[in-house]
Formats: sequence, C-alpha cells, structure tokens
Amino acid sequence: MVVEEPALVLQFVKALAHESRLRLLGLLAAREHSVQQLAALLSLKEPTVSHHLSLLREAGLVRMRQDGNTHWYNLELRTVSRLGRTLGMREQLETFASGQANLAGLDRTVRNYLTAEGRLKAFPATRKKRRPILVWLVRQFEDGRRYSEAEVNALIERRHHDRETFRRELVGYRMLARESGVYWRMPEADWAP
Amino acid sequence: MVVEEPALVLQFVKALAHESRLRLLGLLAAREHSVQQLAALLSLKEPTVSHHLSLLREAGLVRMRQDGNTHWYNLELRTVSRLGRTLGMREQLETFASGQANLAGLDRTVRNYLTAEGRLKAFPATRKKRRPILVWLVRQFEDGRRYSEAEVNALIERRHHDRETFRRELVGYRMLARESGVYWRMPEADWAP
DNA sequence: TGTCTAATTAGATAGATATCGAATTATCTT
DNA sequence: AAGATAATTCGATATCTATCTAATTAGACA
Repeated sequence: MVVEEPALVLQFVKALAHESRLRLLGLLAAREHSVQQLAALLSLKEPTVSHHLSLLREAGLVRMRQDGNTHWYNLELRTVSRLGRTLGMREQLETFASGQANLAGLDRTVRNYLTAEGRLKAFPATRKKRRPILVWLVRQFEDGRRYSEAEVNALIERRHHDRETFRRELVGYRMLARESGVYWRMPEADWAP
Repeated sequence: MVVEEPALVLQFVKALAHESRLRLLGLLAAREHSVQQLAALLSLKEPTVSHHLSLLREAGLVRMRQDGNTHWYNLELRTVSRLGRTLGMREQLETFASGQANLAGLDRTVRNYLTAEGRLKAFPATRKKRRPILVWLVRQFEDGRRYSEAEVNALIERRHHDRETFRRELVGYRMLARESGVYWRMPEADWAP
C-alpha cells in the first residue's frame, strides 16, 4: 500500500468534514444525480450544492459527466476507499507530523523543483531535468484507470497552475495516452527517454 | 464489518479536518507526548493544543493518561483505522444520505426514545423500558476494550447529557464492569434482566 | 440569432472555529 | 499550608467557510 501526500489527505478529510457533503456522497453512493436533484433532496440552493460538489471533485471523490447542460455527478468510491484506508496506517499518520510534503527519497532534481508544500516551482527548461519531473508527475495518476480531461487537469493543478503545458508534455513523453477525450497512464516501458 | 452512526463519522472527519490536528496525530503515531511537548513541536500555545486534543479525544482518536500533573496523550490507532475503513464502504456512505441517525431496525422502545439525531430524549422511568435503552447504549462500547471514566462519560454524553445517571445504571445492570477506575463492557450473558 | 434551461461564478453576509492571553483547576513539592 | 508546575477553561478576536441572491456562462432548440 502506498503512502499518500499529507496535503492530499488533508484535502480529503476537509472535503468530508461537513454534513451536507457527507449527505451528497451518501446520495451519490446510491446512484448518479444532477445538481438540481441534489439541491432538492438536501433543501439547498443550487449554487450551494455546486460549491460543495466542487470541493468533492477537487479532492477526487466525485466525477462529473455532462449531458446537454445537465451535469451528472458520480461517486469515485475507489478514491474514497483508498484515502480512507490509508488513515489507518501508522506509517501514513507519521507523515503528517512535519506539516510538510513528503520529500524524502525523491530524485534530487525533483526535490529541487518542489516547494515545501510539494508543488512545482517552475517548468524545467532542459530535457534532462524535464523528464524526472514528468515521471514524478505521472506517478500521481493511478495505473489502469481512465481519466477525463477535467480530472487530468485537476490532478496537475495540485502541482502547478499551468495544466496545459504539463498535460501536453505528459502526452508528448508518452506517459499519458489519450483517445477521444479519455486519458490513461501508459506502462513505464513506453515512456520516451 | 459494522456500519457506524453517521453522526460519529461526521465527528471523526471533522476531528481530522485541520492541519494542526493531523500533525498531532502524526506526532502521536510515533510515541506518546505531553501537551507541552506537542505545543513546542507545533509552535502553538498550550491552550490551542489542549483545544485540538479535546476534539480528538471526544472523537475517540486519542486517549490520555495522567502522571502527576502531566497528561500523556496516545494515539488510538484502532479507532482511526476502523472509522477510516468504513468510509470506503458503499453501504456506510448510503447511511449519510438522510442526514438522520440510522434508526432502522432498532427496537421500538429505543426508537421512541431517540431524537432524529440519535440522542436520548429522556431517561426512562420504568424498568421495562429502561433495559432496552441501556442495551442499546452499552452497544456503543467496543467489546474487549478498556475505557477510562472520562472515555465512558464522553461516549454517554454523545447520547444524553446526564452521564452520571446512565453510567451508574449501566454498572447497576452489570452491562459495564468497573475496577480501579477502569471500565469495560461485560458479556451479554451477565447483563441483569 | 434569440430564448430557454442548467449550472457555475461572483459578491455579500452570517455562522463556525482557531488562536491567544488571562483566570482557574489539579497535582506535586517543600 | 504555600508555592510551583502542567493543563484546562474562559472570553475575546480574527480567520475561515457555508449559504444565499444576482450575474454570468454554456448548451439546446426553435
């Protein structure tokens, strides 16, 4: 089992730490719902629900699919489960102690490009430095899972605001593959040197 | 695996949803600490740490042992683990949908005595009604685990403010046993009729 | 293109909670 | 008993966040 970044776990528990958002997850656990439906079921206004859903989405706990101008929200049970389980591991809890990103054991190049919070300071100019950064970045993606473009962007934005550049580079290095709007992580053997 | 009360799960995730409290758990995951030590390690004042610890304690995630006037705090890894794992169960998530306590399948007497939030409205006057309430209450305690009086009080107070009465009755009905300040749940066979 | 619908975003306000210094409590020491 | 120490409780303030209405965006459809 993998140890998660403290910042991600904090984002996870903050996303859950409100009755309305737990209820949203509860409703989505049964079936997908539109924003209107959710607002009616919780007796809240649509902007409020939209706000809660955006927190859940940024934490990766729900995903959205659009049909016309209706947005259908679904539970990402695997992510909830993975992050929930990690809370029970002493090893994981220990990573919280410092309040910093878990930089130990990282490639030296990568460490130099990360802030204490684990975000990228810049996009590296030389190919030699770029590759290890992208390797580190693509490992944020689960193997064998399909991502929408919005999900790819959300994952990248946790590390750097320039989602377009990094997304393009990940595809260019054949670390991410893309077909008809769906992305997935490629096997390491295929990554460009 | 058991499904937890929605209110308990909410209390759990709220207790985790702050960087300082995650860091506290991280420090306690390695070894026990006093309040002073924790305050120094987090660069916070003691009252602040005390406040955070009380939230963690009420959620059952840490326990305290006193030596002189030093309070030593320990992680309750089992509780963290149990509640973390339950988040990954669809069945558990579905109980969040209503925003109400999970009253289905409860004894009729008990249900009549509970508010929508799952708290006891009153202490039942007749022995006939009292027993099922106490049975329900003692089942909030884990089997085979030892509780300090403060922990017993905290658990009871989640259900009713009058911790003294209910604690006395639980012991009187031989549902809880007590020896030198430590409490534990008795086997059901021993409970008084 | 204009209109309708669903959702999001912006901006304002009310409510919750994190933090601190001061006061209090509990325990130990002499 | 008196003073010292560790922690908690209290009360005030500052920060954060949940919620709403109003404005805006994006898609469907005629």
